[in-house]
Amino acid sequence: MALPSTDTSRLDNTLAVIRTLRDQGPVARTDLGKLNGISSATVTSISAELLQQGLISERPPETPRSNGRGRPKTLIELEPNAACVVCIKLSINEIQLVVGDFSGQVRHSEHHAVPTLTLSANDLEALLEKKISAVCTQQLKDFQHLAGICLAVQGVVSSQSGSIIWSPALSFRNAPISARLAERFHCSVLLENDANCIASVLAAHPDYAGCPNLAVIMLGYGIGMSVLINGVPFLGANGSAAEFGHSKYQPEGALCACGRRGCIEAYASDYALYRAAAGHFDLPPGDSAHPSEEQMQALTQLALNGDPTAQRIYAEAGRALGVGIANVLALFNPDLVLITGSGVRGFDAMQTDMHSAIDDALVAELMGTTRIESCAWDRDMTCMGGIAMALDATDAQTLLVSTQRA
Amino acid sequence: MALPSTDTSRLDNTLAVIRTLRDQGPVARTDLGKLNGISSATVTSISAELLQQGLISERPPETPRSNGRGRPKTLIELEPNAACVVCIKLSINEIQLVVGDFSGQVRHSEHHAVPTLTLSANDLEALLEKKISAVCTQQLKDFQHLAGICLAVQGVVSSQSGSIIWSPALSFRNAPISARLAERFHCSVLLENDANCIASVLAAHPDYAGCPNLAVIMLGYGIGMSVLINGVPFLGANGSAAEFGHSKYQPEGALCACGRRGCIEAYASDYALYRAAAGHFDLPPGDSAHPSEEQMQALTQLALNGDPTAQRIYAEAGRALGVGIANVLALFNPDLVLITGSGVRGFDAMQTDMHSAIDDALVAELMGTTRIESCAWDRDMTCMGGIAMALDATDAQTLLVSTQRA
DNA sequence: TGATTTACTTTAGGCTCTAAAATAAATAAC
DNA sequence: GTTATTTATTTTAGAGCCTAAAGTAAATCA
Repeated sequence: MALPSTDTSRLDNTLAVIRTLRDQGPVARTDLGKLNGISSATVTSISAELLQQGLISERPPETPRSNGRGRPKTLIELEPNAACVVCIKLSINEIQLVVGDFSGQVRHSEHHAVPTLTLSANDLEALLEKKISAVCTQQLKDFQHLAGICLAVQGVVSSQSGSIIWSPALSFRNAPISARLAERFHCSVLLENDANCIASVLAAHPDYAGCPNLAVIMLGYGIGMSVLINGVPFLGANGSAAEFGHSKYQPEGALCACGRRGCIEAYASDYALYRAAAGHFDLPPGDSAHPSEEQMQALTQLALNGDPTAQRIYAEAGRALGVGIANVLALFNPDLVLITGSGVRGFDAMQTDMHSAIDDALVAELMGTTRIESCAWDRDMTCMGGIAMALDATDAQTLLVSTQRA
Repeated sequence: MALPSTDTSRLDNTLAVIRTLRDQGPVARTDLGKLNGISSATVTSISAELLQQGLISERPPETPRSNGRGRPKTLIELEPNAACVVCIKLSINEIQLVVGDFSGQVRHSEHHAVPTLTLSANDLEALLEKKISAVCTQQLKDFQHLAGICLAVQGVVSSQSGSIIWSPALSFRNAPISARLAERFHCSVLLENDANCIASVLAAHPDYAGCPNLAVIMLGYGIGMSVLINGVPFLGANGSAAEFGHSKYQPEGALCACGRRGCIEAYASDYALYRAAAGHFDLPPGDSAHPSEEQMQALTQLALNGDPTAQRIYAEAGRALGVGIANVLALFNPDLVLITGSGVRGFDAMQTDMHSAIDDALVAELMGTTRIESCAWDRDMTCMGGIAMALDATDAQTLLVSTQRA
C-alpha cells in the first residue's frame, strides 16, 4: 500500500554502484558490495535492474583465465553510450565544448573564439544553443540521448536558480540561463563556477587523496578560488563564496579590476604583474590590459633570470598571495592549499616571498598541518570536472525517471 | 534474519521527534508527523517506544477544553528528569558550570574564580572532576543519570580527538581531556569551542531564522568567530577554522597577543584598545594587560562622549574590523554576520568606520545580500549553547544504547 | 572425476514505512 | 439527551528495502 517510497536507500545504493563503476572502471559484483558496504545480494538486484535498463553491461570473460581458484568474477561496466553530457566552458573571448560519455570518458572537444564581451544575454543563449545542437548532430548518433549539460563559467553563479550573477567574460548580469537550455534540450543543466570544476577534478586525484578540505587557488588574468568542504564545493549564501582574489592585502593599496583597492588580485594576477612592469621593460607588444601568454612568459623569464625590477614585482605579488593564503588558513583551516591556473608559470618567482609572508602572518598553531603546493596547469581540466559533475548530477535524475517508468 | 539494521530511518525519525519536542515544547502526535514529514502511524509507534523508555510523557489534558471540534490532541513532552547534562565553560581565570535537564531547561548555574593559567593538565582534570562530582551530588538526585558533558573552551579544540589544542586560558597545550572525563563519569563528553556554542544559540533565535550560513564574531579580551554552514559549526581540518581574530588587517601592523603583527585582534580587542589608549588617559587602575570591564567601559564612554583621541582609537578598530569582515564576506559569503561578545559595548563607537571600511573594500556583487548586525551580549549564552549541543550529541547515543537493550 | 574454492543468485524473513480502516473522544445540532 | 460530525490516535495490511543463509555455477587442484 505504500506507494511513495520515502526510503532512499535503494537510490543511494544504486548511485554508489554507478559512481564506483565510473571511478574504477569494470568491477565484479562482490567487489561492488565490499567497496560500498552492501551485501552482494543487493548488488545482484541492483545490477539486474541496471542491466535491464541498458545502463551497464557485463564484460565478456578474459580469454587467459586469471588468478586463483573458484568461479571467476564477472566484471560489470558502465555502458558508455547509454547517455552523454556536454560541458561548455565560458571564458573571456573563448568557449570550449567537450562531450563526455556515460562512463566519464571525453569523446570530443572543440574551442571557438567568440567576442563574449559584446554578446547580449539572448546572443549568448542563441550561441550556446547553436553550438550544442551542432555538437549533438555530429556526435550524438552514437549515444542514446543527451542527459545533461554543464556550463562552467568564470565569475559568480547561482547553481540553485540557474543564473549567471556576473562574469568577467560577459557585459550583462543576472542572466537565468539554465532553465532555457533545459527546456531546449530536455535535460538537466548544471551551472557551475569554473574553479569548482577544477577543484573537483583535483580532489579526485590520488596525490590529493585524504584532503576533503581543499582550497584551490587559480592564478591567471584574474584570481579565483574554490573551497571544497568534505569534498563538496562551498558556495556560500549566493554562490559568491571563496572570492579569494578580492580578499584584501593592503586596505588602501593597488587598484583592482573590481574598482576597489588592495585586493590580492591587484598584486598577483597577470594584469597586475604586467601593469607593474609596464614602462620598465620592452615587452612583446599586445593589449596591455589583457596581457598575452607570450608577454607574461617574457616577464616571468626576466624575474627568473634575476632582473631586480621584475624580481621585486614578483616578490610583492608573492607577499600579497602569502597574506591572502594566511587569511585562508586562519578562516578555513584546510588540509591542502593548491595553487594552479595559467599564472603558476610565475610561481617559482613568487614562492619564497609567499612562504615568508605566511610564516610572518601566522603562528604555528594556526598553520596547523596544512600543506601548500602548486600544481601544473591544464586548460582542459575545467571541462573534465564539468563532465564529471554533470554526470553525477544526471545520474540521480536518470534513475528517478527510470524508476517511475518501471 | 537481518540483525544489524543498516537502515537509519527509525533512528533519524526518533531523533527528529525528540528535537522537535525540545525546540517546541509539548506537541501532539499529529503535529509531530506534519512537522517532520512522517505519518502519524509512525509517530504513534515512535512515541510508544519513548514512553516505555521513560523519555517522554503525555501531558494531562487541559481542564478548560480548548478550540475546535473533534478529539482533542494529546500533547507529548520530554520527561525533564530523564537525564541531565552539564556544560562547563572554561575562560581566563573563571569556570562556569551549568546543569540542564533533558528538556533543555537550565536547572542550575554556578561560577568559580580559578587561576586557570597556573593549572597543569592534571590540575585541570582534577578540578573539573571535583566540580562536576559536586554538582552531581547536589543536583543529580532529581535525575535518572548524567547523560553528557560539554566542555566549552576558548581557543582551538579538536572535537574529534577530544583534545584542547591550545587555549588562552591555559598554559599547556594538546591536552586530551574528553576521554578521561568520559571514563570517569560514564557519559559522552563533547569538547567545543566557546564561539560555536554561542553561534548555535543565536542560530536558533527567531530573529536570525533563515540564516543557515551565519558568521558570529565575538569581541572581548580576544576576538573569536564561529561560522555555521547550513546550521552546523564549521571546524576545518584541525578545528582551528574561523580564527577571525588572527586574520590580517595590516601585514606589518600592530603587535598581536599571538606574537605576530597586523591581526584584527591587535586593533579591535579589549587589550588592543586599552593599549592604544594607555598614556593618553587617566583610566581606572587595574592590570593593563587584562583591562577590566570598568576600564573598558570608561574608555568606551570617552569615545562616545566625543573625546577625539578615544574616537580615533575606536575608528581604527572599526576599520580593522571592517576589513576583516570584508574578507569574511568575500570568502564565506554568509547570510548574516553577527557581532557580539563583551566588546560590543564599544560597537557604537566603531560602527561608522567599520561600515565605510567594508564599503570601500567590496563591490556590491560581493556584499551580496549579507546583513551585518550586532547583538547584545549575555555571558550565559555559551553554556546555554553547550547544554543544547550536549543534549543533541547525547540523544543519538542514548537511543542507540536503549535500542540494544531492547 | 571429484574436492575445493570463489562468485553469484535465490529464498526466507525482519525492519521500516505508509494508507486505509477502525476506534476514541470531543463539539454541534436537533 | 441523542445523533451526526469532526479530529486524533491506533490498528491492520501490505509494499519496499536489505541481509543471512542456502543453493547454484564455474573455475582450479589433486
